Amino acid sequence: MSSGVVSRVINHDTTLRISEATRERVLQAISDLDYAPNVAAQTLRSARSGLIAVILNDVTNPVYAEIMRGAQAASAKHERALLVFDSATGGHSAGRLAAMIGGGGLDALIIQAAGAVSDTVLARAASRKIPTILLQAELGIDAHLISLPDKEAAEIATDHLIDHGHRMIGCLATARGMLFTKNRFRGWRAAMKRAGLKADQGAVAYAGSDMDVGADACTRLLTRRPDLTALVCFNVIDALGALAAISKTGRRIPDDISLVAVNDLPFAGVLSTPLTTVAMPLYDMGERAIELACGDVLEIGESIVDSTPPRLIRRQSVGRVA
Amino acid sequence: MSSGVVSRVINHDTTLRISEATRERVLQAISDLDYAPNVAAQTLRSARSGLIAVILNDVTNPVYAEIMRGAQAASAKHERALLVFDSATGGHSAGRLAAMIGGGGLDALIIQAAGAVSDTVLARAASRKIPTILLQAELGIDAHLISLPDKEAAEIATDHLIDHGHRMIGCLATARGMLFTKNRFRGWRAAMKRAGLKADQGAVAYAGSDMDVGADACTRLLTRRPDLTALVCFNVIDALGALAAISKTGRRIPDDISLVAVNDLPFAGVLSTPLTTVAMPLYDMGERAIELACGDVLEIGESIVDSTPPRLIRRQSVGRVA
DNA sequence: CTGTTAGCGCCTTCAG
DNA sequence: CTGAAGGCGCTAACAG
Repeated sequence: MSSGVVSRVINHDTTLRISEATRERVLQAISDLDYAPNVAAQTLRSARSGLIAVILNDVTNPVYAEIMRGAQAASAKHERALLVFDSATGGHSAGRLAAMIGGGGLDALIIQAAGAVSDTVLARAASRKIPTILLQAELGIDAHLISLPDKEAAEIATDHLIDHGHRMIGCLATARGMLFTKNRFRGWRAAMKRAGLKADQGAVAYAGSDMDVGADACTRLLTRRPDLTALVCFNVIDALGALAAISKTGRRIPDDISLVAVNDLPFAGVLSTPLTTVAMPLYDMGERAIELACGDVLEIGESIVDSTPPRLIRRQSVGRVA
Repeated sequence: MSSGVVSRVINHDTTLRISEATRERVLQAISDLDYAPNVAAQTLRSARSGLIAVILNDVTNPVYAEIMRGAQAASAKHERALLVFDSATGGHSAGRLAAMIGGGGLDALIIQAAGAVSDTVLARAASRKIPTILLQAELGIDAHLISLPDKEAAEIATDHLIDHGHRMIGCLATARGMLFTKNRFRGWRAAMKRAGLKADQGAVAYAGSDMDVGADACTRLLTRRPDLTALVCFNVIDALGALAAISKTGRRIPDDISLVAVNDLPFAGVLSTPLTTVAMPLYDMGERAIELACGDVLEIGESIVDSTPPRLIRRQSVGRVA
């Protein structure tokens, strides 16, 4: 009996006809020796590593963490392993990542970290024809783009505020120019327009995905526009900052100012003011990304995760306006 | 010029004597072709993949996320890549993980997920002599164990409460029998004893790393022991649950009951009651784990991350007792 | 129906 | 000082 037979038994080669006894013997030996095929050799031979890289901005952000949960579940189901890179701490050089992409060590690339991926890495992925999936970010490259129902979410948030009598509704937006920022703006504007309200640029401030940045932006916005009675926060982490910033000025939520954030948080209910949010299918987005990464044919294009529609979760950060 | 020369140029073989012109030519070609060595072949030949697996209980837990940040930073520095497995979503079978361990695809294994790693995986890692690093959990295997200054942290928390006049101080502990639970108990008992206070088992409840579980445990503990005026939460996620549970019963924090949690949270300041915590060197622990994983000699043994001592962060969940 | 062989791409040893 | 060759472990094709 030779190694070839063993290989075919392991890989369930249906064309292989051997006696049940022999197959039994092979299986027995495998189990006796606790044999497992060498993955490097398999990769070398097949040019498929079973590895998918995920590049995140910040592993610490609960929104991304939820995406990761979905990705983890799906990758387990598809028998893939996830290589996680954190662009914030990992540095932009990304030596190991570039080496793995160049060296054929990756089957696919999922990019959450908008601007943080070096062009070298992107160029290599493209030239090696590694399927690339972009999460919520246009990068002007040949890649699949997965989006969330951003417009709808912002619309739901804004509508909820309007339903409570608010007319001066501002936006605490994420970085200017990002795709999902644009789409959430569209939702805000649509809702405002429908209600005959003015959605002017003066009522928006740009923040980031960072509590402190969110707090600063919120403070600046509210001092510039003291007439605002409500804020739609495009980024729930910024909303956390807003919570802090607003209470520091002595204003009360929701009495003086109402808040709705896009994306829910597990601990949204135990915040200084329990935060009303619009939950988005983050988990599903992670799953979808893996499924696309595993699909043999990756039709380049856009897709929106619409398995679960955005859902308003009422808590206590929205009040009725006098 | 042959492939051997190229290999030696890339790997900075100092014994190689070639004309500067030739070296230049090689480098030029590498850059022209955007050449990168095949990682699978390198792995096959060298039996080193540059990959370290990290097994987490829950990627969504901010405490583990902070450990991951440290691990990410260190792995970038050491030119390693991190394979992240989530035992909660990934399932316990862990097919891909077992395959990679058995097939020599991993250089090291870092285990955060206490009980969630199958014995098969553990046995394989041991038999393949893959350096294994345990985070805060004894598993009775040949592996390095990294701990946090758990006893000190619990002691600091308890002392702080005692300083505020509390005498009936309970514990919201994590799962019974876990190493760090035991150590935090030691800290609590030491502080209580030093103050001449009674640290009886009746004042402790066991929770988990889950808000709802923490909330339930807290409710049960406080109805059983209404005399308690303060709680040391061994797990900050349980503390979040406690926040919710306590306010639901109409009691006030800190007026009726004070809370200190071990491990800080980025958003601890914007909670319904800003939470007083004892910050631990989680980031450093992640770094240390990677450094051990990369060390050629892994002296099996215990070590405590003491780069930064536990630090009390006063917020508003602790009040003075009448 | 089973065993042998070649080659995936690299790096190291040895011969030239 | 440089080129050739073998083998890491696997699997697909082919020979027996």
